[in-house]
Amino acid sequence: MSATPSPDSPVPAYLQVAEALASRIEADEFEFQLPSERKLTREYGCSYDTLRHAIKVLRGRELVITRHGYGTFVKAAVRAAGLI
Amino acid sequence: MSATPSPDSPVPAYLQVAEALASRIEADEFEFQLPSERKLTREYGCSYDTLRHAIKVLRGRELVITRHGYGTFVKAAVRAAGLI
DNA sequence: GGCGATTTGTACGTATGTATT
DNA sequence: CAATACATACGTACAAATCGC
Repeated sequence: MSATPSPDSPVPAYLQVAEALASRIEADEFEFQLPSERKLTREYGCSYDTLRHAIKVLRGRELVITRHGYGTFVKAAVRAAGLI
Repeated sequence: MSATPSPDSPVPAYLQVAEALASRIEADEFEFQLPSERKLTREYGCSYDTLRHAIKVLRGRELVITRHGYGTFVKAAVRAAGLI
């Protein structure tokens, strides 16, 4: 898990990371809150730019919700908790 | 015109640039195609990141259309020309 | 209400890849 | 093939927001 995106793939790194995170979300690995952006960049060995781009994709798919100064959360879990 | 965004403003630089470009578009200054991203960064004295963020805002407002490897265009003009 | 720790947001500049003409 | 232009990727620094104490 958390494999560094392959630069040889025709798929952009930010999409590879997005897919990897989406799988982990579907597998309920994070339960509620995702690790911090900085921590995820270290896990995936990618740049901050790439990681944020990936999370933006996840937001577009409505898989996560991000709150400035707080964190990024699994949307389904937030909904299940009745917080939205 | 093309003033460097003020760092003292509470408005983020990318929004200041977006507003400036929107005004120029409304004033029909570009007619059809916007200057290249690199040229605009020099005009506005901002970073590539800031300028691309600004153009992304304009795309969200449907003021412009961007085509990879070709350029960024005034959407109304493209429409008027019957190209979309 | 302020303080400090944590986290996301913005801004910077550069290099390389991909698409179009 | 060459020139031009947008897209992706990189790493860093500082600002802004949130929360618990």
